Amino acid sequence: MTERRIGRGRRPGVRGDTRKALIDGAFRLLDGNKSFDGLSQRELTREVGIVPTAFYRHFPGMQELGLALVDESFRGLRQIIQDVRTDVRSSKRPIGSFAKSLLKHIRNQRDRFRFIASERFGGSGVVRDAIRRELRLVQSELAIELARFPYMNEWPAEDLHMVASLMVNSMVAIAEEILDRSAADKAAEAELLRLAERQLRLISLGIPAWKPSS
Amino acid sequence: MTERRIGRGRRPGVRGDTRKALIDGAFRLLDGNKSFDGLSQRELTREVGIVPTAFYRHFPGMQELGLALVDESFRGLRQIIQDVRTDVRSSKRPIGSFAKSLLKHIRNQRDRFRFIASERFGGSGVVRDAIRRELRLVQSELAIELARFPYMNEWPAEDLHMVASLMVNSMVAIAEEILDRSAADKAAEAELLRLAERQLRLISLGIPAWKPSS
DNA sequence: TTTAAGTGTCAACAAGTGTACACACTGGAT
DNA sequence: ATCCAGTGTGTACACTTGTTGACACTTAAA
Repeated sequence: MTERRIGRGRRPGVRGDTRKALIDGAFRLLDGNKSFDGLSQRELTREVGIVPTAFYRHFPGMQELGLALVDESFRGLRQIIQDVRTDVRSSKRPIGSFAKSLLKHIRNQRDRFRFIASERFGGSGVVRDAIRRELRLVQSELAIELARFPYMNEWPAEDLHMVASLMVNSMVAIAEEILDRSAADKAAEAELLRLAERQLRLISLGIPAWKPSS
Repeated sequence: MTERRIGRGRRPGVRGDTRKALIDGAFRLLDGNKSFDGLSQRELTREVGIVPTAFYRHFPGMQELGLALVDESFRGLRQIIQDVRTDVRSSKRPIGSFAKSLLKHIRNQRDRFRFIASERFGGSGVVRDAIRRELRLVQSELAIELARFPYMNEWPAEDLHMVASLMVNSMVAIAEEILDRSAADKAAEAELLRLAERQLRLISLGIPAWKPSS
């Protein structure tokens, strides 16, 4: 992008620079309404500003790039989970602060979230499976966290996972809707945030009445 | 596929035959782990067994084909909703019969469901928007139906929609997981069915405790 | 019977795609 | 000081893609 092509065998600033540029470029392109398997290798290298063949210096093929994207996305997500966890623990209103904290991170890591949400079901096998696997991990972490709350500390793991999966699915769906609006549309964003809170609250109201391991 | 190419200007059995063949062929290809915008026009015509240019006799372009797929998918889905509705109304255990009825239809209309679930977030704009619009209609119908149940008949529309959206999102997510397993894997299917029932039950347990229009 | 709309065919194009190959420059380990 | 692994470049090839244009056959209406 900036001052890149210098001559024949130019040297980028740092080792591993271009690899990162490829990943970022992919996120950028995918954010613009196209799916991973509609993304061509050449298109990507064009975006990044290298010659097509240079791609293979960093990845054996697009599939591996896809896996790297999954990796990268969840690396960010895991950090977020940490943050959210501490935010929530120190709050009297866990649901409200959970939703708000999540929203903040969604805005910051826009393209990562976008990628996860849209390749989770769409797409081509390997990438999709990787996302599912990671998402199941997130669910497990959430299940553990849920066990700290009243009523749930005696629940069997299966029930905790059921609740966690319900929450994760709803939040992913809402996240995707937020990301689909232009970042400027604060009104829609606020409304969706409220929807998220309300759905979580409804779920939490069901918890005291649930008969575990039924 | 069967006895098609006869000669130069061959005549298919019935008018509108090939149009349907294109739609079905698209569903078939999309069921095999690829997304709509990774589907090429030539690939499709190859699958259907016509020459590339013949495609334009039926659709101005791939985008219109996409819209036709959405249309077709929801045509089936609406029928399903009718069925489910009557199934549920005549049942003492609405949740159980809802989930079971849904599962049956998911199996029967495999590729339609698949298409809806995977193009809902992935993909390229027009198709995605059309799916969202239709899905919002489904949500509205569900909201109306929910209003018949105890506790909810006095709820404001907004709250009904909140619950409906939660249910639809969860069910779509689970449906996609079912579709992702091979149809033969009855064990996984049964487990996911159970998960769906449990999630719906949890939601329904929250309902009596919900304070409407809060 | 003639005609026109509908639907199919083939040939051809320019543009885009993945990948192989040979070459060039850089920088750190030897 | 030399060498080599890493990373970039350009050229090249065969294949796929979307779309245009001219043509052929079928069927139903005029």
